[in-house]
Amino acid sequence: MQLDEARRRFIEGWGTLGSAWGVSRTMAQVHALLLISVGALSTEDIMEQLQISRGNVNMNVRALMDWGIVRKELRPGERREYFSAEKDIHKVATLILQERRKRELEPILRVLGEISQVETSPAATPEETVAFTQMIASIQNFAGFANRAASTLIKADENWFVSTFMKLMRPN
Amino acid sequence: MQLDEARRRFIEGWGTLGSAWGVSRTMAQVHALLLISVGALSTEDIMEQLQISRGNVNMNVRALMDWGIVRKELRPGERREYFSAEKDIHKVATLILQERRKRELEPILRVLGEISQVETSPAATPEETVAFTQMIASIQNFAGFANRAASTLIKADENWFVSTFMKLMRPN
DNA sequence: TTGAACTTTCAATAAAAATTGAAAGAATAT
DNA sequence: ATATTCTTTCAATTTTTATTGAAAGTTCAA
Repeated sequence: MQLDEARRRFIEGWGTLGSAWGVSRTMAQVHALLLISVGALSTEDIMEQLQISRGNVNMNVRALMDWGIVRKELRPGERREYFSAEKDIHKVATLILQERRKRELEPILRVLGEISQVETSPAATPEETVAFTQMIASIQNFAGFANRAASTLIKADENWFVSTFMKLMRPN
Repeated sequence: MQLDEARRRFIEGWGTLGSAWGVSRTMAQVHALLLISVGALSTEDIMEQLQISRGNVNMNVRALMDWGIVRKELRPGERREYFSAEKDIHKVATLILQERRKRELEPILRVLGEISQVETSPAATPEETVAFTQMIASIQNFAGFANRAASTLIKADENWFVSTFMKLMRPN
């Protein structure tokens, strides 16, 4: 397989993966392109390679910067902005995990906290109320577990990185 | 807060969580409704409570059964089908994790395997080719790690969490 | 075999999400 | 101050995804 085709396939596959996990296809593709590019790319480079509009590039690149996995690179004497992705996959995974924990775990925890204080009302049978509060309690509990598991993962991830780094330094 | 409002809020929150993770809002809401319902519900019950059409209920309930987190319940002497959700949140999490691993990790692994055999071509600089193959290799490596981490999580979940807390808290 | 009760399918429609592109904004050189 | 170059915004549009509802399919009792 030629490099060109391999790159196209990676960008497409990464986009598909992203959309399965609630990330817009194009945002994931911009990320993929930056991941496999040697230097930093300008807005126009990205527009051309992915065949998307300027506004689209701008929005997605900014979203990726919000996630902390892409950074702006300024070159002395040039006004144009260049973008490059964090290349250390371990860092990328950690940043995404932390960001999603903040964006999606916290809101549902807030909701669960609020609705766990449900009153026993005459309109509801005790059985319904008990079933509800028990379910909420076990979800809250599980969310706590997930939270701790995520922290553990991030730590385990560091070990993974070290061993990979060692392999790179001393192949086979 | 009244039970009714708490239930509505849970269903809404669960739907929002789902859509952040690439699950359709309605599918997550059907799941939420079944999670907090004492008995099994019929298609019509779900239609009424979520104000959605028959076809919509049918499609989403079948999708949830594909995930293995909802099951059909047949009552002797009745033709109508009833549906109930798996109430053990740890089992739910395990089933979802396994299913997503199968649906989303495996396809990207296949793509990575294919594109990792990229040829050195005259059109590409060696630098580009090396950068590409190294990035693919580290993603493959990370995917393997994620895979093992998921297995470990599932085991940790079964052995540690369930045995201590869930046996006491499990509804039904 | 027919009809009643229910489920499934799917083309049409609606809703949501992503994308465009042109205009406005910002930064800098002349 | 003005022109130049680049970035950002956002209303209009396109594309994608979800939903509906009516028709077809299924099951079973009589």
